[in-house]
Amino acid sequence: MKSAATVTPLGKGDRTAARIREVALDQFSRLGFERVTMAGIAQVAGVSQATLHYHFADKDQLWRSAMLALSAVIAEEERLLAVARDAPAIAQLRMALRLFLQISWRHPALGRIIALEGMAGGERLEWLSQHLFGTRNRRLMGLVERAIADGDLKPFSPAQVVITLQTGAVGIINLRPLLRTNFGIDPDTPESRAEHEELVLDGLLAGLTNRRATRKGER
Amino acid sequence: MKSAATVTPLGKGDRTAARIREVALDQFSRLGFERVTMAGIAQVAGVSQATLHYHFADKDQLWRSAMLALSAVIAEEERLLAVARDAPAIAQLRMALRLFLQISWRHPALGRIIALEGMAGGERLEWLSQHLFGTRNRRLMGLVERAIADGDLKPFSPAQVVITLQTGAVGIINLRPLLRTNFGIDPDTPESRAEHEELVLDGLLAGLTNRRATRKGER
DNA sequence: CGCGTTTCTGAGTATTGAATCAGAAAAACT
DNA sequence: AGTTTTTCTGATTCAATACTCAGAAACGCG
Repeated sequence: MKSAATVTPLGKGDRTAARIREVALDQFSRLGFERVTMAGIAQVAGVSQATLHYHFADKDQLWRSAMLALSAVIAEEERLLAVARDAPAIAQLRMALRLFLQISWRHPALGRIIALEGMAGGERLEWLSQHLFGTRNRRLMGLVERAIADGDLKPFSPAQVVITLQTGAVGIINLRPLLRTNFGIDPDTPESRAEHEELVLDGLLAGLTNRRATRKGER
Repeated sequence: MKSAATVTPLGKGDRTAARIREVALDQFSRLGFERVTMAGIAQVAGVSQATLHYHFADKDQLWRSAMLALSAVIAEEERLLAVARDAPAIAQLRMALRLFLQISWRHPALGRIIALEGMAGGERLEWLSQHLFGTRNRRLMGLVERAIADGDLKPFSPAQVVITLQTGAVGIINLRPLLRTNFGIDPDTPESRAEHEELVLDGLLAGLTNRRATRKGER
């Protein structure tokens, strides 16, 4: 949970900075940059509005700081996947997707931010693409390309496959408010999560794999 | 394209109102309510800012009016699907998904708005659920339930299936800006659209159907 | 053309929200 | 404790933005 970049030299006011960043990340990812107000963040974080400007120069830097917390999550993801570097591409892909789901449940802000800014375009998307998910997407696309070359995946456009799998996978995570109001369902229970993982891996991904590949993944 | 509620009694200033609504719909769906400014809409629409308030009482009503233009689209969708009412559920579902894709390409604002407000929650989501996509989602869920009962669809949670299919299907439509900056690809070409339809129908949906059902859909 | 109606605009007002700053409160250190 | 540094806040400033209104321009119709 903690970002142990240096030696964590004991922080007193860093505690509040972290709390502010957390609140900011949640709100930014749900509502987008302009819909979020400094006063609102301050209130939820339980500090004065001026405190925000003590810890972060301006709203833009607060946003960046919140996003960089997410980039640590992605770095960890890369690290975990690197150990499977030698497995066949289709197996790596399956592993990556499972890990992607776990991370998305643990850090729902990540998927929301991608959806939000990926629709809007503009400077913030550029920044996110460079600092957050650019390499991840390219790596995933490489995996898809190799899996297709191996004959394990149906030959669809790799970029399309990556985006479609991702958006399909995080749909019910991102749209939790919609699921509540429209279906009266809360998708964030242990059972629901498990079913969702099955749906994505044995539903979506299975539909994209060739027959002999699916057999490999069965239990 | 035109909302022919009454007899379209010839409108002169209605023309500009429609143009404003169009610009507003595009921007609202990309950016969300608060990110959009009345001045911005006015500029793109080529009118003065005060003109917006002549045609629409306030920003909120402009938003509602823009959204109601979309509800006409959904009504048309319902009408087209009603003719297949007697087909097996799985066939209707396949048809509905294909139609859904066509409509999403034609009116990309629809999927964007659902994603945007579905993440944010709040009053606007309530409104949209009631006036725009509530019945559509419930109807789709009913289809999924019947298809599962028929043994044609794997028994996943119907609501999850509906949301996952929808979000997966519109992913590359909504995230066009991301696809451009991150992959350097523009997904909105005739070839790309065709491939996408194949990906969704023969990839995603096929993965959720049982074997005997997929055979029915092969060419 | 004359005259009423519709449509539009420029010049404002009021509100909201980001950013500032002097100084209080708390913490750290000797 | 005393003093220095860090952390926080109330009051305020300044820019942006939704909204108003008196009147101009365009249009329709005899």
